[in-house]
Amino acid sequence: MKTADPELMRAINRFHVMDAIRRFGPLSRVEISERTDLSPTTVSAITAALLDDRLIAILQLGGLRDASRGRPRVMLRLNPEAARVVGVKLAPDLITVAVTDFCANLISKLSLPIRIRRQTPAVIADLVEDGVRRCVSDAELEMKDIAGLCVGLPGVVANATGVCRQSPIFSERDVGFGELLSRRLGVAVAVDSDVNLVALAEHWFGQGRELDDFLVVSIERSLGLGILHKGELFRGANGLSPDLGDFLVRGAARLGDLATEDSLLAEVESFAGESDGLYAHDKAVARAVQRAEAGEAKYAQALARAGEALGFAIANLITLFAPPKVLICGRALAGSERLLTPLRATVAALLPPSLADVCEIVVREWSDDIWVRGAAAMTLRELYGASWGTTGPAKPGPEN
Amino acid sequence: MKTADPELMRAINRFHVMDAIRRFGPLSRVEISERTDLSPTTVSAITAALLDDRLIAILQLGGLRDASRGRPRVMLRLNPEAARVVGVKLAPDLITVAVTDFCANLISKLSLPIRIRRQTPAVIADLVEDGVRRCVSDAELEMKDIAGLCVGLPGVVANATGVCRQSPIFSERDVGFGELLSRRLGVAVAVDSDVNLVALAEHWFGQGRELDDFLVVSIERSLGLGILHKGELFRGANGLSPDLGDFLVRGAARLGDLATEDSLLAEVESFAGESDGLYAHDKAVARAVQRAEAGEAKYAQALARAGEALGFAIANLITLFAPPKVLICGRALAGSERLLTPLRATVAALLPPSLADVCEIVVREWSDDIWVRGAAAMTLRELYGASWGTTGPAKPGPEN
DNA sequence: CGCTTTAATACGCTTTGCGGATTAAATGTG
DNA sequence: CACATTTAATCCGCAAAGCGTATTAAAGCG
Repeated sequence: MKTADPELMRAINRFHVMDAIRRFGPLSRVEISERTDLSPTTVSAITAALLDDRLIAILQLGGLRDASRGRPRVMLRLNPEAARVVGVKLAPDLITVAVTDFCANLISKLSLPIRIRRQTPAVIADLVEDGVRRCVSDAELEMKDIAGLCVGLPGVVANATGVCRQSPIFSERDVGFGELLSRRLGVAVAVDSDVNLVALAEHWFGQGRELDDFLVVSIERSLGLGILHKGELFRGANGLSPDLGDFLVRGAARLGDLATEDSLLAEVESFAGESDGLYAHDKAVARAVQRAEAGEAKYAQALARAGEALGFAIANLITLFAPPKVLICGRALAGSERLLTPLRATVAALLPPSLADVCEIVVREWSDDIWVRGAAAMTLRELYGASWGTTGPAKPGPEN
Repeated sequence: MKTADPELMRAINRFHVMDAIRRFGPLSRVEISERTDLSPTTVSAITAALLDDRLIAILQLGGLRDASRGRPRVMLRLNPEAARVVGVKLAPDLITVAVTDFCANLISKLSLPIRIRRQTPAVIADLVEDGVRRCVSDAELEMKDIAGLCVGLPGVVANATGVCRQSPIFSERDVGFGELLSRRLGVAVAVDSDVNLVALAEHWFGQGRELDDFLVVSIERSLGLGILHKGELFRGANGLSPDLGDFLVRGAARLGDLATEDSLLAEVESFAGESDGLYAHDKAVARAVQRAEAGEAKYAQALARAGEALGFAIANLITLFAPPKVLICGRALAGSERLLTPLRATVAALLPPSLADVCEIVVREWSDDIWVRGAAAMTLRELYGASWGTTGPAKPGPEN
């Protein structure tokens, strides 16, 4: 751990103040003092420095006076113009890019429905570069205005180095995607598992706001697992984010081969003999789900098997992390009771009795926005000053 | 997180100094300065305070002079007499108690081979109380000399509250064992999963000394899992330590029903029809292992199945934690290649390729001592001052 | 006996957070 | 409209922390 000196002290308390303002909306200094347990004096000093750095700003009072006497409180809020960051989400058939301000509000967004699977990392990096430049330009900004960028992608990512160990969107392993991008764009680039970003976004903006421990499971073309543990994103040694698809379930099969959209389609095609065109993936999934909902036995069974397999893995994860909540998302699959009911039943059946009532499983539907906002939030976290304990993102070297 | 003030700063740096001295033997002030990145001045101030508190002592130079000129270094070491603590390990058929000094060296030890399984918590607490008092008396100390006590037991333990959610040695659930004991003995009592204690002991004294991430798996009458993650013991939300036996493996069976000594014996008895006496448990296990080693097919298969089941669970854990090392221990089972070879093979077969070469699986034989030393270390950690982030052990209330 | 070398400390400086007194800015009241 | 009241924010002085420089301590070497 880093050695403690006054500078670290200030960094920690500064972050506490920033975090309080971010989480609990516009706050007055007294309120910050109450929330952070810092003395009013200290809060005053820190907020003065933050105002000086233009990281926060005074909210022009919008009429709302609280009905009490005394000097009115001066409300402070994050200064949206303090910085702009870029969030990128890579999926097998879609690149999403967004530029946000310092409050993680979208300024501009761009979706590129491109099948990038099986392209070389260099080609993908080129595509992303183009998308980012375009999106930044749409926001009427230049690259030099961008303080940082974060990429979320499915697979196993070593966050500390920006290396993607393995991913369904890369045909190679150990792709140094962070460096590829930071060299192209000249900004600091962080790379992380896509679901980690949603977990962070949930913690910042969503349902996990009050929770310091929860799991996020995403069921799309691949399976993702994001873990918020004790208020921090959980990563393995080396900063590795695991891939839920790599988990094993009964019969020693990879969960990724049993419970993804792709595995479902493969199974469905095997009975129907029908094959959908390459670009009809979403529709094919939706149709399969509809048939299951309608009660067609084979389809329902396929979904149920997937749900049971997921339940198995989730039960093990609950045993380990004991989170009060598990959030499940996914474009179509996650909405179907044909999948969820067996999933919940499996979890309930398999959880040890001592953990039976610990955890609630919740389905959550997300727009694409939350992913890129999460990516932006990941970068903002650094800018807020959280970087004292962790190693920051890969910065573009002056050489090269 | 706690708010940062000068006091916290000092606590952190004090702990760094203590930790450096503990880990790297007797150290001079300059060496501490190098190891901790603290300035010589600060080290001087802190060590002066520690000497004043008698937590460390000056090592009477034992002849060894380094061949250089200049003022000789004054070597500092932990003062063994700074405090005494008690470690307790509970197993289904054995209570082990030890008193150690401030360096976690044994002063006295006591083993009580008692079948405590199915006794009421109150009775068990009575037995432990007697053992502790006896052992303390053997060490020629009184209870008031004891600074703290830590109990390790198999099962799911909520460390923060001292409550054992579920354990093979308790017939009830949610046993507030920490409070039971602290009330009886009048000292602070911590309760933790037994394997967590070994993990800590390994980190302090053993093979994990240089590692900040590793797993410990113990295979005895029940299965234990201890996780050291980023230099800290890993616990779930609420401070819950998971039980490896609760993990599920192929076929949705509890691992605890497949790969413990007890499950092996049950299976063995089913083919042989032979039943060993209650007190011959260890011998029965050893005999079954011997038969397997000798090549008796059924026995070998039983061990292989257990090994595969363990391998399945361990592969999932490696996927999640990506630890460079997994330590496996267990009185008899862990020593047998009939179990280990299938275990290793299963892990190798199931691990995703991106993690294939990350982790080494090592078998480690432990004496009973390490468990109780680990328990002592857990208490010492508090005394060294590590308690700034975590909630301490259950202290005996003045009321009651 | 003095010189050199290394270890440890003393002193002064800067920074931090905090408590108490003070100022700022509103409302209420005679 | 002057003045008290109330609440928010700040100013001032203090104590404690870590660090850098200069100083002292304790050995060997010639």
